[in-house]
Amino acid sequence: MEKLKQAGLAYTEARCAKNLTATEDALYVLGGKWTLRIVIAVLSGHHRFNDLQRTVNGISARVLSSELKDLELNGLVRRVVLADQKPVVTEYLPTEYTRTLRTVIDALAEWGEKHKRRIFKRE
Amino acid sequence: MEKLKQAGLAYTEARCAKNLTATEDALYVLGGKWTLRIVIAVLSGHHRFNDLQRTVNGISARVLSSELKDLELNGLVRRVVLADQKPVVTEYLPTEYTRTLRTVIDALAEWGEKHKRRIFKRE
DNA sequence: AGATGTGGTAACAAATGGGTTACTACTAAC
DNA sequence: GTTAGTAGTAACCCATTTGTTACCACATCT
Repeated sequence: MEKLKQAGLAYTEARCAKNLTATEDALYVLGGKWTLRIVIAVLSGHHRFNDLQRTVNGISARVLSSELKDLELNGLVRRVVLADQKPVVTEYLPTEYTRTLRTVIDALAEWGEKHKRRIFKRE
Repeated sequence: MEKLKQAGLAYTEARCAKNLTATEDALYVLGGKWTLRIVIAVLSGHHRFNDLQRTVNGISARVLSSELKDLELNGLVRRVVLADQKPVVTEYLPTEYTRTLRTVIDALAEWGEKHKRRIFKRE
């Protein structure tokens, strides 16, 4: 059993409590229906409002707007207004902090793909 | 730019679309308020209904019950009834598939911890 | 002139998810 | 005898999220 723990194959009781509160903290920020999708889009080079709305399938302007405000408050997006452009352009740019989400996104995306393959196999 | 892509420092347009649908698939299963918390508890050795309700802070019996049914349908939990016990005991056990969530949980927990430290620093 | 694109907001409607309370039925312990 | 533990279910309500529609002002494209 000790070996299992060291190899990371079982969760200890201590890690359970730690994981529980830590994932709660993470999901508090990332758990919304749209949050991670928007982050992915921003990280992928979609920086403008309408561009994001097109990329994140199904999101409404109202929801996108409020989500972007939340993301900005959490430092996961930087809002930049380019006042010199002819129609004033607003950009939502990733921050250093946004990039720390890559491991989370990669893990989720990888699992999601495996899961989809699993579903198709069984049905 | 090519080097950035190869080093994984930027998301390509192709990866964007792939990540978007893949994380959507993942969040469809895992995105609920309680899902991952229950999975963590089960992986950590809490197998019984009341034990889970005590471990997953704040969940009601009704919600726990319905979440466990969903998890069972998705193969993320195995329901085993021990009929020979005096008060018949029901256990919710992790499956092989549950363990594939470890990378996801670890990534989320790690980010959640970093995020909490960040919050405390700034406020 | 009229459509489309820029970045949104306000008001209202609907859905979903989650919480609360009560209840089952049986056992063991205090 | 009463409290707590075993594993839940049923009915009801409420609140937060999410969606819908319409609208703003200004500019460029057709």
